[in-house]
Amino acid sequence: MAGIKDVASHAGVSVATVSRVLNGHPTVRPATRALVLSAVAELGYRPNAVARSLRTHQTRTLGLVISDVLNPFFTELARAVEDAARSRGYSVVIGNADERPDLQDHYVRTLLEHRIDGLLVSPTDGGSAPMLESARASVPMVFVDRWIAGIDVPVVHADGHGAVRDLVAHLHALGHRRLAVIAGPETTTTGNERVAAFRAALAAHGLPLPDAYIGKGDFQTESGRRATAAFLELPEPPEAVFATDNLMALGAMDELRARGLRVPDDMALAAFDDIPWFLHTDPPITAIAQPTTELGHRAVHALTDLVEGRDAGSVTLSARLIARRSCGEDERNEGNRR
Amino acid sequence: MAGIKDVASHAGVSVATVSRVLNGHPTVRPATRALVLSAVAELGYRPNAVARSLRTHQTRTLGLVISDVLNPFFTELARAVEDAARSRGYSVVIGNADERPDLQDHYVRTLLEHRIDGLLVSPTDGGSAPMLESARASVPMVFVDRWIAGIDVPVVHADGHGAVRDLVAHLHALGHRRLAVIAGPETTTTGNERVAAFRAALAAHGLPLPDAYIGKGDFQTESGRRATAAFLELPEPPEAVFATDNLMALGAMDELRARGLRVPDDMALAAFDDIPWFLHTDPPITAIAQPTTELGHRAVHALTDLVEGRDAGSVTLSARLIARRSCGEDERNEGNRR
DNA sequence: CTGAAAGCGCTTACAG
DNA sequence: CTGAAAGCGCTTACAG
Repeated sequence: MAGIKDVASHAGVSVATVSRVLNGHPTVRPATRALVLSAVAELGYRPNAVARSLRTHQTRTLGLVISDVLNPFFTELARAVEDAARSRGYSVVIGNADERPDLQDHYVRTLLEHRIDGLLVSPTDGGSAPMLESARASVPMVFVDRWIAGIDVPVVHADGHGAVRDLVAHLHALGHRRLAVIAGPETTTTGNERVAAFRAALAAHGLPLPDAYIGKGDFQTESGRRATAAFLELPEPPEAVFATDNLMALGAMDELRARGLRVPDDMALAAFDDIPWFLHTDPPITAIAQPTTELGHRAVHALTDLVEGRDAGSVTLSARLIARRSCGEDERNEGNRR
Repeated sequence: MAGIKDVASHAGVSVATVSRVLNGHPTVRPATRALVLSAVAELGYRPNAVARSLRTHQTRTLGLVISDVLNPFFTELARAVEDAARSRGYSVVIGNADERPDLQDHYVRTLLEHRIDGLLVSPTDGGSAPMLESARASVPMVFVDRWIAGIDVPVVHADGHGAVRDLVAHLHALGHRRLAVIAGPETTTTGNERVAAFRAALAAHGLPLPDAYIGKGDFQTESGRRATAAFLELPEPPEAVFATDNLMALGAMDELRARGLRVPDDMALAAFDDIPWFLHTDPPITAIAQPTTELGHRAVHALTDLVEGRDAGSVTLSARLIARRSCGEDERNEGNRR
């Protein structure tokens, strides 16, 4: 592969000049610029970003560590992040933690070694060594969706309290009184907050949330299935289940289907995070939708602001309930998505 | 951030020695090694991968350019690629082409500038300049799922002919005679091959495939919706539609639902690529499943073989039909996934 | 407007 | 077993 020296000698100028035209430096004579450009084209020269980064101390690359690529919510988030980053001139490299703290740590470490300009993370746990380290190393960082208490960086997320309250009201109106939840890991903010919001909303209706009605999940499909099985084996199973992410809702449906049970007749079901398929499931699933694309955009804006030396603060958006038929018939509230 | 010099002076050795212990060079005295290691720990030193890459001419990074992250098939593929790469000591950076040739080119260019060791691509078009360039630049490359005729690199893909034949037999047995297909872009191999396989299978049953029954899609949701709308406005709409990817099947369902039509009564539906949600849609969708994870693993194996100077050849796996209820009731074939 | 030179943070022959 | 030095491919003051 041709290097800058080849271009320089081919064009009969110094490497400094080649560098200048490549970087759009204003003080280059048009004739010289043309000479260089044609040499570049002729040799098919592609600048070496590695060398440039070593020299400039910036990579124009953002790291994104997400909890699970297989989760459509994160995939949509990643897509939004990618778009926003590209439009600001950054590349993004994604690390998929697969909800495993060890993998998450592997990626933040790797990303840091690659000297990314900033780090966007949706943490899988409550705060590991490499995460603290990166905060200490003062690499610009922003949390998105989930965060870690005690690490003081901007957080871009959606507050689900209002939507969860709406969901509980919806369930209550439909006559459901025994309400259960499938929780995420206690080490994650979203894992805790969604359950807390649910509990608070139940309390407002004078409803309890017994421990047996809190399924321990990990935001992945299998755990939704296991939690649902456990609910069904209770002497008094819940009438409605709120899965705190879409993958656990999928697991719940898997289990229900395997037992020949029907939603909502045998058990009502609702999920946090809306996805296109929820419109077509049997029945369509009532879900809480986050402004995913906007979350991604805002997170990138905050991060690039930090990277480029500007201030950035946290942003809190809100989620909303999209009632469909999985909690019972109530066509007045029937909603669509998009 | 501490550099290798800091570590060296802190440990009272030369930078060469620090480098040696970091790289597991055998001829380092244990005592020296211990000294260095404790300095590394104390300073929280993280080697600069950028500098290392510049020096060694390798990044231990693979580039993966996929057609669409929002498509669960590619997301699953990316996940498999990532896992296989990590287990072989490589990172992977993903570029999402979003089915746009210009974006695809942007990513192969960027990846090449970043001097990735090898490139894995599922091309969105029939062969653009940067793609040819990268082949010419002799960066190790392998195609996965889709490929470009005329670029001589290994191809790792699944042959769907047998499964499509099974699908057509299934549709035929259910009494469907007017069969249509929603195609992908003609510039992609999968776009063409799936239609060709479908046409051939129809011919074997003495069935035609009129032009009006070939919907022009682009593998994304909206195009599936448009193609379905067009089918429905035909004087004689098809009885069954085969969407050549899962997103276009989603679009078809969107359109059918908007018109208050039912699958399979008003129109039977089948899709290429199986996804977990197909089990829970109304009705469950008959699909052709690719061995996605294995495709990803094999592709990485082929690519790392190339990168490390070994030979690598193409590999062809096969896909299989998973009959569910979206083409009509035929419980004998009822199948599950996973 | 352009060139010569230093230097980014590492690795690796080459000596010793 | 370890150090001094060159060099990877760029960018950027510093001169002129």
